Amino acid sequence: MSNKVRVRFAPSPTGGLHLGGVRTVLYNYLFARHHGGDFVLRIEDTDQSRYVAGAEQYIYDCLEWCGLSPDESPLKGGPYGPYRQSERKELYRKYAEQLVAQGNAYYAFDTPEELEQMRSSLKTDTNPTPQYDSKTRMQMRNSLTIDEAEVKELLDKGTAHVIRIKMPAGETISFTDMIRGEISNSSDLVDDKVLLKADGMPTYHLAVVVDDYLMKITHAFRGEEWLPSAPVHILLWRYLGWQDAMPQWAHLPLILKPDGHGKLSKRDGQRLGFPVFAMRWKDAATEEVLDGFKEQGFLPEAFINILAMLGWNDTTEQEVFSLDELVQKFTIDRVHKGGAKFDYDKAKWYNHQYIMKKTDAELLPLVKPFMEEHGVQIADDYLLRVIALVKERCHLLTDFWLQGHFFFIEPPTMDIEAIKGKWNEQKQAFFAGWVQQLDTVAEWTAHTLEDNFNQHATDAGLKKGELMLPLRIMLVGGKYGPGVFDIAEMIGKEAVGKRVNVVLAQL
RNA sequence: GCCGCGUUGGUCAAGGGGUUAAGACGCCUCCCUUUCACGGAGGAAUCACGGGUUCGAUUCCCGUACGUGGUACCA
Repeated sequence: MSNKVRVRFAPSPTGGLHLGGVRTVLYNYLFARHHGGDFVLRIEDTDQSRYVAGAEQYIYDCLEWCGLSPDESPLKGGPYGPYRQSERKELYRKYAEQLVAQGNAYYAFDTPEELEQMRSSLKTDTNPTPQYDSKTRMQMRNSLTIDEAEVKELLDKGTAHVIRIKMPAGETISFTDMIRGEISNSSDLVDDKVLLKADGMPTYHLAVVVDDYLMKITHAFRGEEWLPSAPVHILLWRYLGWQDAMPQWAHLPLILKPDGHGKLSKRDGQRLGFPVFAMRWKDAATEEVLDGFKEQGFLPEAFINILAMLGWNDTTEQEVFSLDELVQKFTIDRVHKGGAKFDYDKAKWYNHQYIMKKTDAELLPLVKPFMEEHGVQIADDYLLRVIALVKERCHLLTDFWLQGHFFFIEPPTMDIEAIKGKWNEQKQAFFAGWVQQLDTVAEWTAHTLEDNFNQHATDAGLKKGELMLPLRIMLVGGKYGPGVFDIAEMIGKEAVGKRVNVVLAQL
């Protein structure tokens, strides 16, 4: 019996992979690697009504982009498969029946309507959500209230039923969370959760326990939203006789909306203008497409770094960590208890750090697709020079186009007003004349061009300072970008002449 | 409603019985730059509240408030 660390990420394939989900993956991954353990991907597809085509493949794609690929998964296989819960369906019934036989669970025959009726009839102001629990179960139709022969008959007839856990009365159930320490709950406050559904599929509660056991999971990370049902899981480990093999729990804090209240949702991203998913997700039903951090121009290293720091730090002032460094330094005791609001500005700052860390050559293949989206074909050596010139002003990969499109196309918008203010005949004449003599410039470099420009300004009795901004606007379209003469050198004599004349005609 | 969990500047956060309470993002000012950005120098801004314990609490304890999660045949 080895005690090798084994962790798992267990998403339901129901849609886009959310920031919080990726962070859960990341902490799992870091913990596993830090301890030389295994990282397992298990697909929790027990809710057939929520099945979404393509969602599973999408998860693999996201993990790969993030560089957090699992050691075992439905795709990769492994010694504890299958890794898709729908394919493990037959396994679970046995354990549910075992619990019934032991008296820790029971059959329930109540229809959805009957449940609804119970809830609405028992509902009061002080108890708005009546539960199926020790107080109400004896009024319901289950193997606790129906005599044995009749239960057998119902079962034999194939009557629809579920199996529910029989929560004990008056017990305090406690466990130690790696992040939060000792946590206690009263068994009276938890309802008799359904373990096995009418369709024969397990619920999360049963499946997570059975699979974590069978897959020899040693440490279980999950979101804080699971804390209230943890007592059910603890009890299940105990009732099934596996208590000694129970993993250590760690309930991760939530990632919250930057403004307002509540946990971050995909709607917030749309509302506030930032992605929430790792990669683009297209909802097949609604045709709705939501871009992810990838499409928004984030580097996966930066994305990972951002997530790592949202709820964890190593006590030093260091904020930029490579994956390897994170693996080396990550410990759960440094994970926060409180939720963190997501800050998109800081996220962009991180990405900028990574853009600056990369060489121009490394950036080239990353930037290129984002440029080609705009329909331009660019030679690599030319793009390389553009990258060198604009990278310091790019926070996102998408910014390279915003900051450098004028290297490839004529400015689509022109801040003509910025020139008009102090414009006069003399300047008009100056630019017209300057453009005409461009052929005489000895060599087409930023340096000689600038000398040439200065000379002409002096000859015309104008100050260079009054002319620089107009020239920039003519070439770029706005008040931004690298040095004007660097730009002029790059785009060439013809383009400079053309752009200047186009603007001159408008003044 | 009930139950769980949480709470250091606007945000991420270090710290943890005695500190000028780090650092980063963002914001503001200045320098560099005849643009923007990068870089540099500054600045404003924080221990939710009330009781204890203590010579001394941001730090420990208890309340309150607030936030957040759960309260499904969803995960």
